[in-house]
Amino acid sequence: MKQFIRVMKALSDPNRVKMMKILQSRPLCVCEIKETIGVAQSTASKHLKLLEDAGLVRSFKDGLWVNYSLADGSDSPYSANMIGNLKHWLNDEAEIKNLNRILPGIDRKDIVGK
Amino acid sequence: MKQFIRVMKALSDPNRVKMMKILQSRPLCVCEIKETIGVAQSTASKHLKLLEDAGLVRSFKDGLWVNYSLADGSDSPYSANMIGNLKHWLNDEAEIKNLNRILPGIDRKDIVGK
DNA sequence: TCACTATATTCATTCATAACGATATGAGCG
DNA sequence: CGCTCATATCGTTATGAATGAATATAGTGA
Repeated sequence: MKQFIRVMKALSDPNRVKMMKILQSRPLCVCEIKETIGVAQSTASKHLKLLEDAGLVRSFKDGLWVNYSLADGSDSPYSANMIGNLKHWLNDEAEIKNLNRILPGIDRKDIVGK
Repeated sequence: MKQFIRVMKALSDPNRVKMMKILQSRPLCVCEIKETIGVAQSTASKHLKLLEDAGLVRSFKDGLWVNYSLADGSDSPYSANMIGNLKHWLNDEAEIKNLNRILPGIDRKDIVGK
């Protein structure tokens, strides 16, 4: 039950759902995610921690950067199901289409110095 | 997005998930639900309203009673998916097994006068 | 119409959540 | 070592959620 609730709670915030959606395109570091979604760095970091605790994303350290990507769903059937379904859900939403439109122009190199 | 969030929020509370699980057995009135779960009447009523708004349950008036049952999922793909998956999810949880154990003994007739 | 009953709504309280700025951590580089 | 940069954590504030007691609403039957 606790695991199920964790997954539901993790996906009941619009910003976290947006993070799941943009991570479907490619792995991203925290600064790219915060820039795409438009939240403070601390906010993005906290959301990603929640998603990771729910087994929905994974993080890989690469030097200073921490890259986040979708998890493989091995954590629980709930996370596996939601990771899979979210790939074809919400693609028609204006908010999501807009994120996918600006995402190709997002590069960690350009965010340096902000 | 709003509909998706509504479904996730509705299912991110243990008591509401329990309601979904016991409604898999049979339609129930509010007093039977509050008695099975063990919450105040107002609490049960409020939770059921949230589940209904998310398209997860339906209500049918029968005189003084309001019977709740699982929705058919026609509201959104999100509710349809969760209604279906919840039928085989969480069945091994001790909390859920206990609810299913006491549920046959729950009858609105016995709750009268409390 | 009047009392009775099941459910919905309101109210007050308590607890969780989301947000940002500021600071701490920790890796890489001079 | 000391500096810088990306990320994590802390402190605070504001908004939302969950709960039960009390009250309002609506159907039923005498």
